[in-house]
Amino acid sequence: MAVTEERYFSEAAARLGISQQAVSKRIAMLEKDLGVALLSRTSRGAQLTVDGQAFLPHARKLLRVEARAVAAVRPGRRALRIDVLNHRIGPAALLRNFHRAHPDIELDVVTLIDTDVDTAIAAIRSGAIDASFRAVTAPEQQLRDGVTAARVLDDPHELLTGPTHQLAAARAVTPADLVGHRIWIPGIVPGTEWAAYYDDLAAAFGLTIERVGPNFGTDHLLDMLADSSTLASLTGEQVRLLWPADYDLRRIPVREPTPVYPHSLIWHRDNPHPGLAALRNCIRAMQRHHHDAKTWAPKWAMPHASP
Amino acid sequence: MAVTEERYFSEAAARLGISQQAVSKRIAMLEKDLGVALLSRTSRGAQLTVDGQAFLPHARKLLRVEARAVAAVRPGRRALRIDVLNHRIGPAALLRNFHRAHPDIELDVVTLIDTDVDTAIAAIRSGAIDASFRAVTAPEQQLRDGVTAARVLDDPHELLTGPTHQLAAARAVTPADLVGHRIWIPGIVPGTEWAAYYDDLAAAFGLTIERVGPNFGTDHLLDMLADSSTLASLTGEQVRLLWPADYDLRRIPVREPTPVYPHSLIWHRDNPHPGLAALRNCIRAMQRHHHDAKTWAPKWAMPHASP
DNA sequence: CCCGTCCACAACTGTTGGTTGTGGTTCTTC
DNA sequence: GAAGAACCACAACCAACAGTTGTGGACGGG
Repeated sequence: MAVTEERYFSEAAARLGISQQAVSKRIAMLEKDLGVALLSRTSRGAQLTVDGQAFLPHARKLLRVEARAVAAVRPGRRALRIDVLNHRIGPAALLRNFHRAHPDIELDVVTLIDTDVDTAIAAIRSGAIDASFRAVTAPEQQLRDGVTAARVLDDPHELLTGPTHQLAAARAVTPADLVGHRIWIPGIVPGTEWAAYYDDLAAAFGLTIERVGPNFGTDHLLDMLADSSTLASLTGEQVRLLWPADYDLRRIPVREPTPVYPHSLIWHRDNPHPGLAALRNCIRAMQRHHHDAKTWAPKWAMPHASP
Repeated sequence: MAVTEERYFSEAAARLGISQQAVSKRIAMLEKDLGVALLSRTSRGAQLTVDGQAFLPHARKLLRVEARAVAAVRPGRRALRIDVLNHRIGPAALLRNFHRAHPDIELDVVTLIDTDVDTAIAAIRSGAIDASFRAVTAPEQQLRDGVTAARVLDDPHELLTGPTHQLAAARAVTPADLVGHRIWIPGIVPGTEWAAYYDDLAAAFGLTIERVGPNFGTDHLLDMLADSSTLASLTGEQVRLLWPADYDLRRIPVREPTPVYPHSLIWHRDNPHPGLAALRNCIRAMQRHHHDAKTWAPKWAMPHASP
């Protein structure tokens, strides 16, 4: 990278604080390991070869990833560690906005796999992560020792169907409309708070929600929905779903009442990380509560609050 | 990574084909460099510390990136190098579909910055890249020595406006409707084939397309549009734009005629890379020509063809 | 043709990543 | 409570490597 930017081995060496010969040896060794020539040497400096051009962006990325890896554990001011269920749901969008507003604050977004809110809270208590976006099922039992939570984002549900589904043409549907329809939400891990949420949702409106089968990924779900006239799924307005342009899936709002998934931010009151305070401020600023629309949330959902 | 998966230093050592002591030294050195403890050693194996948990995913990513870097230049069967203008336009979606269909074929998607179709063709001729998605302005002059092109994707234009724009409520607009409106497309590099395309489009329908200013990124464009009642932009149906959920931008189809951007695939006839043949096959299979709708493309656009 | 510029090779050295041998700690077992 | 097993760390050693300085070959310009 230094050579391509400086054009000369000796300039690159100066920038790196080593000798020209050391640069020569480094590159010769790299080329030997890769088995291809990266630079064509002339008496007027060095030029990237075809393979060098292909390799360079990967080299840059490698250094970026390394820097992030080090930043994630840097003693003193390490990156802010946030847990989200996955990178498509509403809280992930919140985090993207936060990152846009504060690009200087290093984020380390992680996903504690197959875990429920209790595990996340334990991780916050131990300091393994700084914050988590979760639905809190039993606040009074779980929040102790300075672990705090605030309900920050209600994501209204949408019905996801293929073009041939019976409800595909509807502008909106009510929960009652869904009774008797096959609603398939794969990948729900039993025992987690989201499993509890969908259980409560199904019970409240008499729905049948199929949770069978392992999660083969969103792509597989979209595949199934696109072809089926009987199968539908539930997603959230804030959930970022992407599908091939020829798929023609429909996202139909659910209304009267609108079931909302109650995402909370959970953090530790005594955590001194400056990024955490910034995140809470930013979320507070972005919050807009729609108390006008009729919504439904589980009984155990926390009351709305500012983080 | 090996230790966390095997739980014991000695098991990890066996897997790596080195001695237990070497593993011990490696990890001790890594911890010294990072300045934090990654593993807590007990007499019943090793457990990740808090920092170790944070570091592990970065370590995995580092190895993945390294593997991709090596694969990009691996002699014999290196990754397939494709040039696209950016990762949001239609051809990039084509590539995502291709990757979904052929996950085994390693892709190296690159962007030759600020370059026009001639540079891309030269890169293909030299072997720097295997294929490029470009609009070909003067086929008869540019395509020689086995360099071949086929028009593979016509992306219909859409008007992009904020909610307060005069045309925001329209179901569709015609090019004539756009006369006199401010249409802003930042980031067009003069002298490129896309600059030529927008010049021709503006001339054909008497539009005024503002190309001023450097490109501050899509985010900035979306910001400007969201707030403005006079400014609009043009995008493509296949272009993948993402904006914050509270933005409420509108994408309005342009009809009668529909201007389409004529993306071609360019490649070298004699390039033996097996992935290239697969890509051409896949694109051929995905192609669906809509000859029914009235469309407009520049005079110089190639005739439609199968790659 | 000479000279300057640029990169590579040679010889040398300190550091590193591996080896084997051994010892300390911790849990289990009798 | 002592013996044993399992596990990880330290010590000594060695080969390989990444750096150093010194030097030489290739190329292009005046």
